[in-house]
Order: sequence, then C-alpha cells, then structure tokens
Amino acid sequence: MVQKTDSSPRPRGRPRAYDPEAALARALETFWKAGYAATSLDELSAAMGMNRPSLYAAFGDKRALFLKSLEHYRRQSAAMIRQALADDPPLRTFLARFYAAALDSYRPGTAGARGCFLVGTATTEAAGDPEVRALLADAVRQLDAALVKRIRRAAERGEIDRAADPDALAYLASATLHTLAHRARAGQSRAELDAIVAAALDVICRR
Amino acid sequence: MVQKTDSSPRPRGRPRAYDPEAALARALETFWKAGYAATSLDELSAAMGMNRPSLYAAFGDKRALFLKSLEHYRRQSAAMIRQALADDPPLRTFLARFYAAALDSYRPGTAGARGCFLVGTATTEAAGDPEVRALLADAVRQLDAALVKRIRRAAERGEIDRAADPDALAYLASATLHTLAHRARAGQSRAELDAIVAAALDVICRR
DNA sequence: GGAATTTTATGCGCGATGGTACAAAAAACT
DNA sequence: AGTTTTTTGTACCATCGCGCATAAAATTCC
Repeated sequence: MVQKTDSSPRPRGRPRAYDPEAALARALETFWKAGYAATSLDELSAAMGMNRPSLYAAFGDKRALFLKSLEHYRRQSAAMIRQALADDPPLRTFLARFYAAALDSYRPGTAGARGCFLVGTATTEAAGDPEVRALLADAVRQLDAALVKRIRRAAERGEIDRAADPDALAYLASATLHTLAHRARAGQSRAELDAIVAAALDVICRR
Repeated sequence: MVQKTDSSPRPRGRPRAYDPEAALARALETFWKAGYAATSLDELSAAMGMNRPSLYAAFGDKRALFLKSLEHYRRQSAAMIRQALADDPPLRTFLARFYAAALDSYRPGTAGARGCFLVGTATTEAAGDPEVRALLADAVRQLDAALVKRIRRAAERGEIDRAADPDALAYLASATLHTLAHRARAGQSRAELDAIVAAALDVICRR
C-alpha cells in the first residue's frame, strides 16, 4: 500500500455511506446479468446499496452509470492482461493463462454463465449509442494491439511457425476470445470452452 | 413454384391485411436495431404495419415474437450456408463467400452497422432466458458442425495443411464469424472486417 | 452550542409500456 | 338479405420506470 491518498482531512458535510468503487462494481454486476435496457434503476439502487438520489448524484443518470461500468470493466480487463504478461512467459503459457482468467470471470459464483460484459451486454447498445460503440471499438482494437505485439515478439523468438503471419495469428487469438465470450453466454460448458482454447492454442502455437 | 399450397379455398372471415412472413421479417429488422428490451410494441406494430391486437393474435406476446424472429433468422442463415456450398466449391472459395455474405447482411442499406442478430441482440437475453440461450447454443453448434464437416472433407481432399487438425481449424473458422459479428456491431469498417477474413483464410487454408 | 454543508431518506409526478376489451368491418355460408 | 366467422381499429387500463423535489440526518467550522 502506498499511502492511499489519505491527505484528505475529511470533506465537510455528512460522510458518504457507500464506497464508490464497490458501488460501481455492484452496478457492473447488475448490468451484466440482464443488459442495459432490462435493468431498472430500482435493481441498481438495491444492488449498490444506495438510494436513487445518491446514485444519481454520484454517477449521473442510468446511461452515465452504464458507461462508467464499461470503463471499470475495461480497467479490470487490462489489469488481467498485464498480470498474465507479468513474468514475460512463453506465448503458449501467456495465452493459456489469459483465456483461463477470462473464462473464470465469465462464470459467476452462483448462477448460469454470463460471458463477457462487453460482448454480452454492450454489444446490443452499440448499434444505437455512438459512445458505447466507440468504447467497444476501442476495446477491440486495444486487445488486437496487445496480441499483435505479443505474437510478433513470439515470432522473433521463434516460438511460432516461421511460415505463419504473426498478425494473422494475433487476429485469430482475438477472435478466440470473442467466440469464448459468445459461447459462454450461450451456455456452453467449461469443457466445451476449454476445447475451443485447446484448438486455438494448437493452431496458434504450432511450429 | 410447386403449387403454393393453394388448396385453401379461402378461410372464412375477414381476410388478413398483412403477409405473416413479411411482417415477421419487419419484426426481425426492428429487434435487430435496438435489441429485445429496448424495442417497444409500438415500434414493432408500426414497423410490421399491423395493429397491436392483430400482432398479438398472430404471434403471441413480445417474447414469443422475438423467439419467432430468432427462428426466422436461423432459417435465413442456414439457407445462406447452403447457397455458399451449392456447387461444392474449394474450401477457400466457400469460406470467402460465406464471410462475404455474412458481412453483407451485417450492414443495413442505410444506417450504421448492426452485426449479427444472434450475437448482437439475442446474446444479451440469453443470460436470463433459458429458451433464448438454448436456441443460441443450438445455432453455435450447428455452425460448428457444418464447418467441421466441410473442413474435414477439405482435409481429405488435401486442401489444407496435412499437419493441421481439421477440427481445430473449423473452430477457428467459427470463431472468425463470431468476431466479425462483434466487430461489425462495434462499428469497424468493411475494410477492417475484410482484413480479419483475409487473416483467417490465410491461416485456415494455408498448406 | 449553533450555523453551514453535504449526504441520506421518503415520496411523487408524469410519461411510456405491455397487454386487452369492445365494437366496426369484411369476407364466406345459407 | 341475413347470419356467422375472422380480422381490424380505437381506446383503454394497470403498471412500471426514470428522474427529481423536499425534508431529515450527520458531520465540520465558528
């Protein structure tokens, strides 16, 4: 812990009864289940443990809260990728970790599978909301870029087939995550999803 | 035309003012834009050109109409695949046709991209609706099966790398469609999507 | 202790939405 | 022409959902 920005001497009025970060995480969970349109402010308010006016004051209206949830999810996802890359493992190890971590997050503790938040809920809104669409496109390109970078390095290290086009393999690696997200929400079992991962690793890491 | 089941001598009462098939197609278009939850019965009724009671009598409630739209889409998609396979072309030709036809359907005549109906709208509902989820899973498995079948035959014909696992390539071909669907709704350009297709063909059809 | 400030808590208004009742209309049957 | 049958068209209702107004509560500053 570095020093948790504790320089604040206490704001002034009545203290907040909620933790903004935790509340946002709960909002994300709630949107994740049923999507943006089918989730009511009552459900959000209940899940976040804060009243409607507090919610409104802290995060803005429903759409603003959804956008903040999307950004929160992107931050989490980026952190997950960084972690899988932390010790600069071989390509196969990195991809295996990466997909496993994704699949873990796609199945909540209790109920049925929910898949990826972006693929499973934001996609629907993207068609009618330019801001959601831009955010989604940005996320896709960011994943593409990360995979291209990593797989090009793998090519330099001789970790993949020398005749293969590294960028093409990177796009397939990206496509694999998208299909996993889709399949998870369609209810496929972990075994089926693991088989998809194995197939992708087989092709991408072959030499 | 075979004889358009014209044996009906006219039902009895007032004739229908709408074509059920066309109305269903319009419903599909409408759901496609904004998804299930964000599409109102007023919008559906207007787009389908039929009054609410007629709509209700013909297709049931909103959810039933959505399920019928999904089935309609699946029939169309299956027909598209059959057409791409009609003259039993080489694997590369088949895949190129298949992806091109899909991408054509992902961009409506006028507005921004909408992607695949299943990936773009049904996915969201799948988490909370077992029937939608089952339908989605069935569609995914049907595509997998078709591609596995076709790519195994390609392997027998020596159309692909002999060292590659045909089933693994088939899953990647499936994943490619899913990523295209996702990217299209995220607003990527046709050029970007064509690049994804080229990358996939490069890897799958390499020998 | 009292004023000022910020957050919480209760409740409400108003429009939108899904679904339906009821009468008019258009056809076939007698 | 009149009856029967099926569909259409209008209008309606109960409910839900979003966003906000207003008052109470909790804390710091003077």
